[in-house]
Amino acid sequence: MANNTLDLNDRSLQLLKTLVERYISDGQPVGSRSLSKDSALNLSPATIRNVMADLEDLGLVHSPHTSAGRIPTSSGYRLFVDSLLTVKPLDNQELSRLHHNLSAKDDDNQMIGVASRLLAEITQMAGIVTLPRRELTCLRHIEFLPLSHQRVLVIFVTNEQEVHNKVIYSEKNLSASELQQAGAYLNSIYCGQSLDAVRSAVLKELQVDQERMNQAMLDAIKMAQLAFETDDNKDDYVLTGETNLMGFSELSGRNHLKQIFDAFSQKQDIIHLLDQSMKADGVQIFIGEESGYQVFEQCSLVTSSYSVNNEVVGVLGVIGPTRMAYEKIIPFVDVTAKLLGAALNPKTTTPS
Amino acid sequence: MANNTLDLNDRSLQLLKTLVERYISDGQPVGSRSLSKDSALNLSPATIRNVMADLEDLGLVHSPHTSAGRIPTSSGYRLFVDSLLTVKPLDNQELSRLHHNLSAKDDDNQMIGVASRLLAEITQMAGIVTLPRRELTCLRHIEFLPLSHQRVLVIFVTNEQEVHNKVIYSEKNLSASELQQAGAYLNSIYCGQSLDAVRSAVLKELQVDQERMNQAMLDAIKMAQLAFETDDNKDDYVLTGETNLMGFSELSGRNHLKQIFDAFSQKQDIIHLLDQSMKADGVQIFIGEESGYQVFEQCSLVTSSYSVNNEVVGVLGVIGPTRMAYEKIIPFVDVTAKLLGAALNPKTTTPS
DNA sequence: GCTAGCACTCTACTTAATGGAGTGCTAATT
DNA sequence: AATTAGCACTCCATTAAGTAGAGTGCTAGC
Repeated sequence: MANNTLDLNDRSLQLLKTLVERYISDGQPVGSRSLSKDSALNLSPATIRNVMADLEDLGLVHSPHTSAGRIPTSSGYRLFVDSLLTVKPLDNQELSRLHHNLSAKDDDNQMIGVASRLLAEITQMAGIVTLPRRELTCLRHIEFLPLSHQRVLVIFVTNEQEVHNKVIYSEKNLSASELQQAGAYLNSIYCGQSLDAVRSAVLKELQVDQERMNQAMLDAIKMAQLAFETDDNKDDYVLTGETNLMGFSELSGRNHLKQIFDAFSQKQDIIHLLDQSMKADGVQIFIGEESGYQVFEQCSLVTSSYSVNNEVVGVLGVIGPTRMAYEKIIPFVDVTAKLLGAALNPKTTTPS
Repeated sequence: MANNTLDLNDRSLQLLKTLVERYISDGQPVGSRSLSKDSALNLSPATIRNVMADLEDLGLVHSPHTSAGRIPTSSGYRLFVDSLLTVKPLDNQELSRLHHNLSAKDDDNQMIGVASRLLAEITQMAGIVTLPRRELTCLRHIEFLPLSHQRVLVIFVTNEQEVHNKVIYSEKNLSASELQQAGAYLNSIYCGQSLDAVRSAVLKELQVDQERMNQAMLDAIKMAQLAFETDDNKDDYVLTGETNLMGFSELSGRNHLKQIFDAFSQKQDIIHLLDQSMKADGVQIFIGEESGYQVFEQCSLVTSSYSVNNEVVGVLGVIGPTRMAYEKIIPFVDVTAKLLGAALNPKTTTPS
C-alpha cells in the first residue's frame, strides 16, 4: 500500500483528485464522461476508463455495480488527503465567528461546550471536544467533609476554578474538625503544585518519612493519597450536533445510525479513538475503517489535539460521513484547536 | 369530548378496548373481521363496522385510508387508559431487578442514572429522570475562593454530599482570608437550614438589620445572597436509551427522529413537559399531541413524580411511541418512582 | 498510447396487472 | 329496532414488464 503513489503517474493522481472532489461535492458515483470534462486533461472518456480500471486494481476506487461510475475507497480518500488535497483557507466569516466565541471566558467547561457547538454548527456534522486532562493542572484548594460510616466527601479545586468532588473511605473515623485540620494542612503544603507532583510527593511521604510525622499529618497524607489515587473523570467529552448525522443518506441504513448513537452514549470506544490523537499533535484523520471500529466504517473523524502552555491537554474534532469536505474541515479543526488552547490558557491571577 | 364515555354503551367500549389492545400488540390497523373474532361479543363483522363508524364519528378511532382497518386516535388512547385499561401487575423478575438496583447507594446522582437506565432497558424505550430539586435540601457547608477581578468561586454542599459551585461577582475586592471568614460565619449560622430558608433569612437580614451588623458580617450576607439568588442547575435530567426509539417505524419518518433528538438535546421543552408532572402526584400520561409539542405527536410520555420525605422532588418517566403497552408501562413507572424516592431518602448521619 | 464505437449491464423509473383486505351501503332477517 | 348477509367498491401492496439513461469493457483503428 505504501507504494501506491509510486505506481501512479501524475495523470492518474490528477484524475483521482478530481474524482474525489467531484464525489465529495455530488455524492454520486463519478463516470468517465464527467471526469473527462472536469479534469483539465482533455482526455477521452475511454482513456479515463482505462485509468479507472488501474485505480480500481490498486484499490483506490470502487464501483457499486457494473454500470455505475466510481467512488473512492478509504485508501482512495487516504491518498487524497495525504498527497492530493488542496486545503482551502478558512472562510472569513467563520474565522471571525470562531475568534469571537473562543476568546477567554470565565468558565472553562463552558468554553468546551462552545467549541463543540461551533464545530458542529459550522461543519453541519457532529462536534466533539474532550475535557482537558487535569494531570498538568495545579491544586488550588482541598477540603474534607465527614459523611456516615467513615466515608469522607473530598472537594478540591484545581487551576482557577475547576471544582471536583468524590467520596473516599477513610481508615478510621475522623471528626469534622480533624478533617478540617487535615485540609488546612494539605492546603498549606501542596497548594499551587501540580496534581502529578502532589500525587508523587504524597506517595513518597508515605513510604519514607512516616516516623517524623505526627498522627494528624499522617492522616492527612493518607486522605490525600486516597483522594488523588484514581483519576476518575479524566475521560469525558462534550458531543454536540449528533443529530446532524441523521441527514446523511450514507449513514441511514437502518441499524447504522442506531449503532453510531449507541457508540456515542457508551463513550468508551470514542474515548479510545480520541486518545490516539492525543499523542500526535496537529490534525489527525481517521477514514472509514481506519478507526478500527466497524461502526464507523462509513464515517471519518478529523481531530486535533489542543494544548495549554505547550502541553497537550485534550482533543477535539468532527465526526461525519467519509464523504466530507476535507479541504475545509481540516484547516477548520486545526484553527479551532489552536484557538481553544489559547482561550484556555491559565489567566494570570491579578492579586487583589 | 368529556361526554364520550356517556355516549357509548358497554359494547362499544368493549370493542374499543379490544381494538386498542390489538393495535398495540400488532401495530396494524384492525379490521372488523379480526375484531369480531378477538372480542368475546359474538358479533358479525358488519355490526362491528357500524360501531366503528360511530367511534370514528366520535374521534376515537381513525382509518388511514378507505379500505384499511381502524387505529386509535389520541382521544381513543386517552379513553382507553382512563377507563378501559386493565393494568398488569409487574413481572416478578423485573420487580426484583428494580429492587436490587434501586436500593440506597452512596451517590444520589449515580442512582438517578441507574433509574434512568432501568426505565430504558426494561421498557425498551427512552428513560428519563430529572435531578432532584434542591429547594428542599439543606445547606451543609459553604466556602468562597477568590478569583481575579472581584469574581469569587463559591462552593457549597447540600444534603449529604451534593457539591455545587458557581462564580459570583462581588461588590468589592475581598482577600482570601476575608472570604474564608465569611464562609465560616455563614456556616455557623445557616448550616442545617434548607436553602429556601437561608434564602429568605438572608433577604430579611439585608432589608432589616443592616445597622447592627459589622462590615464583615454584612459582606458575608451579601455574598450568600449572590450565591443563592438564582437556582441555576435546577433543571436538568438524565436521559438514556434514546436510541431505542430508532427501532420504531412510526417514528422513522425522516425528519421525525431528528426533531425528537433535537428536542432531547435542547432540553427545555422536555423540562417544561416534565414540570407539569411535578404538580400532580401519581402517574401522568401525555398521549400524542396532548403534550402540546408537535414533535411528540407520535409519542407518549408516561411520567410519575418521585418524592423524598413526602415531598415531590423530581419526575421520572418513559418516552415512546403512542402505541406502547400502557398496561405494563404505567405500573412500572409508578413502582420505579416509588423505589427511587425511597432509595434517595436522606440517610441518618451517624456522628462519629 | 489514445480514442471512437459498439455491445452489454445494471439501475431507476414508469406503467399495468393482480390479489387481498376492508369498508359502506342496502336489503333481508330476527 | 337491532343485527346480519351480501355485494360493489376502494385502496394498498406486490409483482411483472418495459423503457430510458448512464456507464462500463473491449476491440479495432488512428
